[in-house]
Amino acid sequence: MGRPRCCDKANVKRGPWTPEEDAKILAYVASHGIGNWTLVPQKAGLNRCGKSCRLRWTNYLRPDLKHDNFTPEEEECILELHKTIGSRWSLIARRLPGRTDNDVKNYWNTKLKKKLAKMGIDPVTHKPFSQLFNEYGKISGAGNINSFQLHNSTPTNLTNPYPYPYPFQVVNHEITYFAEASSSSDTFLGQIAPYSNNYFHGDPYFASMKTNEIQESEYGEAFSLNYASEEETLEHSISHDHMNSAAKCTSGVASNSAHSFVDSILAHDTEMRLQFPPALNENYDY
DNA sequence: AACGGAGCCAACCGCGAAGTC
DNA sequence: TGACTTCGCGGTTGGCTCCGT
Repeated sequence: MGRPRCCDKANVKRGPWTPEEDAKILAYVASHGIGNWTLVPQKAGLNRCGKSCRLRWTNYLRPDLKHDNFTPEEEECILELHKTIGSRWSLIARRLPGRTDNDVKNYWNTKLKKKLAKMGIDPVTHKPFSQLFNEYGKISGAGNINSFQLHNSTPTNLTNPYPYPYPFQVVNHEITYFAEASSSSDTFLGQIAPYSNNYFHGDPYFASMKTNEIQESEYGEAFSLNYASEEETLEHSISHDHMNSAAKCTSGVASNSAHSFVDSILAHDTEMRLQFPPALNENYDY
C-alpha cells in the first residue's frame, strides 16, 4: 500500500546546512532538475530528510531568490495583501518575485507587525486601535467604551476567543495597550506601551469618541476586546482605496496563474463593497 | 569585559490536501 | 475505495548576533 516512507527521521541530519551540503543540492538540481524530493537525499548523497532538502532549496538555494532587504514597494505590497487575504504567506510571496513565503512571514513577524502596532494600527485587522474601542462598544450594544467588558485580571491571563488579546489599560488618563503580538519567543507583551494619547488624539475615531466617558470608566481596570471571528474583522478591514492599491500591487509586481485565487478574493470583496458601501469605505494610510 | 534581553531568521513541526498504489 | 505517502503551507522554535547596561 502506498509509497515507501520518505526517510527515517531518527537517522537523518538536522539543523544548519553546511556549504558542502548546499553544493550537493545545487549540483543535483542542476543535473536532474526538481522532481521527487524524497529521492534527492539518496541521489545527491545527503543524510537529510527530503522535506528538509526541499525547504533548503525553496527558501535559500533557489537561484532566483533575492537576499537583500525588502524595498518600500515590497513592504507596501505585503501590507495591502495581508489586509486583504490575511496571513496567506505563500500567496503574498507569489506576488513578490524572488521572495519566499518564509521571507515574507519573517519580515511580517519581525518588522511590519511591530511597525503597525507602533503606528497605533492593529496588525490583525489593520484598523486603528481607537476604532476597535469604538466598534466594540457598538457591538456590545451601548455604543461607547463603558460597555467594554471589564476584567480584574492582568493582561497575561485574559481569556479571549479572538486570536490576539486586546487588553487596554487606562492609567493616569493615558491609554496603555498591552499587545501580545506573537505567541512565539518574540512576544512583546507590553513592549509597545504606553500607547498613550499621542496618536489616539490624532485619530479621527478617537476624536469622535466621548473621551470623558473613558475617564469616567474605571481607571486601572483592563479592558479586553472580543471579536466575533477573524473573518469578520478581516472583511470589515478592507477599504476601497486599499482594494485599489492591492490590485495595483498584485498586477504590477508579478503575475501568474496562481494569482487567480487572490484575484477571486479581490473580486468578491469588490462585490461586497458595492452592496455595503457605507460599512467598507474607511481608509487608513500607513 | 561580561552579561542579559531583544531582534532576527533559518529550520523544524504538524496539519490538510493531493497523489499513489 | 481505503490506506498510505508526499507536498505545500502556516505556525513555531532555537540559536546566533547585536546592543545596552
